Amino acid sequence: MANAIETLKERGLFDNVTSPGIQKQLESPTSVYAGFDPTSSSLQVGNFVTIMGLAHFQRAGHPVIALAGGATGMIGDPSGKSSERNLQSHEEVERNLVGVKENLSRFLDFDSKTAPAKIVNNHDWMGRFSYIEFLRDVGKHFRMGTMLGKESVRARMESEAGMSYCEFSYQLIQAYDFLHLWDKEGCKLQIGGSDQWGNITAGVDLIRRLRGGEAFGMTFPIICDSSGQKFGKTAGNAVYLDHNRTSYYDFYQFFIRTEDADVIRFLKIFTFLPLDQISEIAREMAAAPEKRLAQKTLADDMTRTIHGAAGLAIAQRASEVLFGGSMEGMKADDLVKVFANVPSRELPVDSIRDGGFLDVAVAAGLCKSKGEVRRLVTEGGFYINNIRITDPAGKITGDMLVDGRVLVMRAGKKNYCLVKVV
RNA sequence: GGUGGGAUUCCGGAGUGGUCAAACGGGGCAGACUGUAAAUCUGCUGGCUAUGCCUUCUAAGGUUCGAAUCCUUAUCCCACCA
Repeated sequence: MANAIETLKERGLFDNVTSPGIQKQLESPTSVYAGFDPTSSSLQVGNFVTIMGLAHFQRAGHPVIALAGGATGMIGDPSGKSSERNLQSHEEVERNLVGVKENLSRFLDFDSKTAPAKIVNNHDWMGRFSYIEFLRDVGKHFRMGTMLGKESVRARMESEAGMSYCEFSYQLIQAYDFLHLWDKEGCKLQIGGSDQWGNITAGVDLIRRLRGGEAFGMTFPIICDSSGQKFGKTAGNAVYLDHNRTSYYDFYQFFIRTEDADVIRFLKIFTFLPLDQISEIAREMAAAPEKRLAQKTLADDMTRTIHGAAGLAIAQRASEVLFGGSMEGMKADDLVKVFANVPSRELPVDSIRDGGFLDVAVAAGLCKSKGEVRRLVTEGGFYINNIRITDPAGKITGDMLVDGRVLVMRAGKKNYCLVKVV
């Protein structure tokens, strides 16, 4: 059977294991699990590493379990976070869970005969506990010294924000999850980002203590770009897998804009492309970097995986139009189609025709204030129909409206807004 | 519960009665150069009907001609003690 750990190592998806014994264990099918918090109604590209991890294990012939954190999501994992999280209501978590499950179901094969995937929700077993029972059954087996020594706890204790008892307890719940899956599913390995190390080892320890068995943990590196930013955010906004939250276009663009220094590494991490093919791409990139073959391959592959061929086509089409230069000759209908996934706003005719640029740009939601638009115009970063506007006091004229009903405004290089006249 | 410290614009962090829309740094945005890359350089970074006006320095009151700065109370955070 394929060696999953070797594959992960080759692809830059390996950080650490709790014990080298894992290699022997993986010679036979081993149930593997990873947890996902329903912090929002959709997973983000930041969750991608873990998803890929599970997928690689499944491809190597191991049954995998995706744990949706219906219970843990209500507490908030302090790992890697500098401040206390806002608590989510039960309803919120339930709602988010639906989306998260939907996302996960796209990556994992639930019908595999040899290594089927499965989704479980830890609320199903955590919800039954009373506080007293949990303390007796689980809390009893944890030592304060160990708990306080965890990196996630220490970091927070040293920070200004401090930490609540609620978040501090998080590791107990995650440890119990592992124990539960060990008992019920024969799960022997938990995987997660390296920030999960403390939580994972808590589970491994608990299993050893209560069941006398050896469970394993494996972590992935936290993926950062070459400037040290955690992967998965643009301008502080997470990139979601759900196209209602991050459009096909934005999703595609996120990957197209990957820096040269990161793109080959990302191809290994986020796609299943064979390594020799990636090397080939790297060679071509070195020869002609301006063609941006690697970025395109990455963006195409990712978008196709998440949004299918149709989603990819929409994203590519929009990118061509927007970065292709002139919009000369475009029909309103074409624009509307191309921009189906780009922010758009419908505005009444009388507010547009002869409306000042400043007012319309704000009304369209492109900029927050008129001052911002004014600044943009004077800096030369404001465009209508891809033509630079230089007069902040200018007004929209009739001939700017394509077919009398559509207008494309652009702030800077990459923020577009389609204005539809109604 | 006690004592002490703290809360400033996106973040960090100056500012301790007028010269404060608030230094500096980071981040972000824009422009130039490019390849929707990086690096570099330049500019911007509360709002407006804009050489002026308005709303800001946790919140509500108060002192004062004048408050981010002083007083009171509240809220939240941190540290130590119990």
